[in-house]
Amino acid sequence: MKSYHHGNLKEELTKYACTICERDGYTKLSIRSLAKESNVSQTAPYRHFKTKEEVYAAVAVEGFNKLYKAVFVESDKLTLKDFIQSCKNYIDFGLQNANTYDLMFGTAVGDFSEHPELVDTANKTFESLVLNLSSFLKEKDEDILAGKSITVWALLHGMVGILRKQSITDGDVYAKEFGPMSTTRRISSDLPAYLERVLT
Amino acid sequence: MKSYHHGNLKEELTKYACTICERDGYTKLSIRSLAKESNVSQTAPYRHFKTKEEVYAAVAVEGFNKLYKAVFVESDKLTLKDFIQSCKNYIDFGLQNANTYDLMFGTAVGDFSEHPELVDTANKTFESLVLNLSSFLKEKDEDILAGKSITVWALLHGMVGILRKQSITDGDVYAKEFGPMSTTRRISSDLPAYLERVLT
DNA sequence: CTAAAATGTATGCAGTGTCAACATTATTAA
DNA sequence: TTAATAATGTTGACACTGCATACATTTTAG
Repeated sequence: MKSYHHGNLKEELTKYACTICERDGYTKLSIRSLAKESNVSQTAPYRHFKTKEEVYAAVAVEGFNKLYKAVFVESDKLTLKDFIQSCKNYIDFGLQNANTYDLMFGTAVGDFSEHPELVDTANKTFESLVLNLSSFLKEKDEDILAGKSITVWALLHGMVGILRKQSITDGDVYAKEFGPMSTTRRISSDLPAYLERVLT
Repeated sequence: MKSYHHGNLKEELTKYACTICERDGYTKLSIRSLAKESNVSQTAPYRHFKTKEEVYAAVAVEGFNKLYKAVFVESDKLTLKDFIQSCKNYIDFGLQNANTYDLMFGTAVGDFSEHPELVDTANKTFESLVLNLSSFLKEKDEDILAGKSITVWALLHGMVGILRKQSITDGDVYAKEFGPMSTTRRISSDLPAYLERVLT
């Protein structure tokens, strides 16, 4: 006994979209399969998402929220250790949610500005990094702070990208000579030092 | 008067694939449109590429070759200035070939190891960065050298990613207070300092 | 209570990746 | 040289896709 109206369709679609995007990659997501999963007609999703890209945007929003939670530390007295832990959380998120991370930072959603909620969530995430940083640095100069934040973020973002493509670095001169020492291990042990270097 | 056999199909397909992937993004590429462009039947490309992913891999190979040329400096006496220029070239490549860059480092090609040529080209590119670095650093310890290479690469890779999503940083606290100073400008002026910091 | 807005369905178009069966040409071995 | 084989092309088909249009039902507001 199901009613004509679903009542909760948008959330259900979003939820399932998140699952598929993370499990199989966003290219495997189809609006029709989404509809089928919710026992609803093939075009019903279009009442809630204008295009497929809007579905992607919704998934990306969830992703940024999750990343935010993983990274932000609510405290105005962070130690360097705390901050480094937060950075490690960032990298972990990127690795454990690789497909979603790709959706968030790749070209699947072409222009964030067409998805205001996405812009907001992404901003919030970046701001949390700035806040974390300013919470343990004496640095008060907003300009320098912003610069350092971007640098830290770039470092983290880059490492996620590289760790995902280990096949590249694992085949380098170094690896050939000394055997494929795990890039993951090397980065994870070196990260604190590099962060300190960037931040001082 | 055209012959049954094309004679040069694979190159032509690859070339056009590169054009489309860069111009419209790899999601817009279709094997059928590829075939049409070469005045060949819709399934002809399958004589040269087993799957669409193999086409992506071929495009990625071209991308890595181009990146290699943009970044590698043939000299064993690089100055820091030279090296920084090479780093800027990397970032420029990422920005001016944004869609291709996404193909190279995103999830479009799931597993490089299924495409040996891609592994080779990507390795070569990374190695060139290591070589550049070792050419002006006194550092002889391979371990430290590899670590620094990865860090530099992460920094560059991350900056490309961030610059492409300026909407995020341009909406941050800093931008709200002082106006949207171009992230590009800030990074480009700060880059040398950050590099020096990472490398010392 | 009724008009409008929101949400659902049915149908259809043009496009897709890829497979199987067949045609033509180039290459190689006898 | 010729005959078999491999390489490369074509036709046709299947199951799938995003999405537009026209219509049905239900909820909500005036």
